[in-house]
Amino acid sequence: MIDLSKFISRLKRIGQGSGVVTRFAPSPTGMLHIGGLRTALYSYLLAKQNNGKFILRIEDTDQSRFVAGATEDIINSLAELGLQPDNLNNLYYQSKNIEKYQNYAEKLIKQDKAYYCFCSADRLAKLREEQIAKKQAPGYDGHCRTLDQKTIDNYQKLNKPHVVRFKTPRQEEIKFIDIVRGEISIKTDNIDDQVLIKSDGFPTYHLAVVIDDHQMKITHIIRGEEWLPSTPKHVLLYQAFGWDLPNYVHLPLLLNKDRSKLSKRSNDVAAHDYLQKGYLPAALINFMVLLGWNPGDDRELFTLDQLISEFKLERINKSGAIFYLDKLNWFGQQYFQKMTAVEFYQAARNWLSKFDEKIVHQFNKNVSAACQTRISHFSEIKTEFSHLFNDIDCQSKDLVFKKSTKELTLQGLSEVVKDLQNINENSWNADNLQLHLASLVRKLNLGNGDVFWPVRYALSGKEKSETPVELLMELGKEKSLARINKAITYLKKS
RNA sequence: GCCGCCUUCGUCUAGUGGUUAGGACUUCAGAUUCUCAAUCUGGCAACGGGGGUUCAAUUCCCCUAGGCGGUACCA
Repeated sequence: MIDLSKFISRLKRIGQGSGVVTRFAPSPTGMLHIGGLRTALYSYLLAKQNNGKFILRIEDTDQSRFVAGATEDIINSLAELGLQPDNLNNLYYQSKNIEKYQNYAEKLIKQDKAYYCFCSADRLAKLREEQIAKKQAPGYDGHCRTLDQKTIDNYQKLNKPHVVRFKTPRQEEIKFIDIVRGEISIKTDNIDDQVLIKSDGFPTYHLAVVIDDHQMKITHIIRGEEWLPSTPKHVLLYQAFGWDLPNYVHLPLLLNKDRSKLSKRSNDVAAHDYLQKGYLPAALINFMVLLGWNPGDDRELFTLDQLISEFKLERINKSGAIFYLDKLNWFGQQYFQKMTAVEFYQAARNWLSKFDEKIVHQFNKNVSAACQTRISHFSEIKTEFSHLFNDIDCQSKDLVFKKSTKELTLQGLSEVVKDLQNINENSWNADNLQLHLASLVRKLNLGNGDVFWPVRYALSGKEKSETPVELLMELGKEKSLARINKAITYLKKS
């Protein structure tokens, strides 16, 4: 049993001290997951605000699930988001240290705290089936727990495949403190004899994580709530080795709209996906940090530096949070609006040249200005402003007539063309164009909408778009006139 | 089934033994505008249920329901 008071005082000490070491320990089974990103973020923030260390450890103990390129994506995504690990030049891979784990397992066996298990996968599967059929809790039945030495020696001589299992003590109660949830307790009778070393010689997560966290002197284990039920297994291992417990911080889960654990089925789950869509890293970070944490007041906009000083473990929430795209989009928009026109222009070009080279050449400062207040991520430049990059088809619907009669529209449009033709390229600027359109309205004795609406529609082909003046600027004289003429031709035909 | 965790507007959340239960997103309406966006103003919208404790419970306790997670030689 753990001495809780000792534990708590230690916890307080560490929370304020400078010896904080956190780690992000993904297994390279895919791209950096958005849930992993938040875990990494919180770990990073805690380490940095205490002048501590943030370590990246690759937990590649399952050969069958290894995905090529995953580690690289994790490293790159973290870098792009500004969460640089302190051991980047000295990454730790569990797969390169298999012997170490095996040695520790041997130690436990010698102390009678673990044992060899020679049960075949077949037997285990059958056992499981029977248990389920009988409505019993599925689990290992302890068949090899009491094997005598002769049998073991014999099996080993025969090279019989085996694993190492932990000898979970019976009828004990395991208690530990989670900083988010307080004291958690579970009876050991509900804990299986966990496999420590698999038959391929690799350690399981449970063994490796305990050994490495201890050896790396990790002070705070920040991870998803899905690990909460296996934490007692880890506590048992710490006790078996005679090591001090770290601080546990189990984060609430990130959820799909239906409140199930965030999954690929209903969401993009890779950080990469959102970066590729052109969300600003700062916006993504800002959105993510608020999913499970808040500063205690009404502020919502934070830079990473601000977060480093503001973040408090005590303000982490208990309940799961839905990954709500609307709010992410709002943050995206906020961050774009905070930028200067030049900053936005450059960032957008940067993104386009990486992900949408075809339209980067048409992305001028006027287009940029129109986009800045209207998008939440860069890929919307292409989807929301298609009329700037592609030919439009304003014949598809008779929207031109929505605000005006055909005659009026025809008359207005023709006058506009006549008028605009006389403006030379040098005077083709927003103020001047606005002036021209306004004076045309007066000259023709029409309402604003009678001129502005058809011009805008002729230029954009869309019911909703930028203003006519903006469009004239974005498209330039030649293209603008061509489009208006095209609309006139169509009107005359119909 | 068993074990564990969670529960305030649709969403992210603040909050207190006595509050008009606050903010943000979404949404709706108005102002502005040719439309959109942006901006400003305003509105709708929540304490899962049942018992206690108490003068008083959203807040404390118990039960229950629901949700989620775990139950692998996956992490």
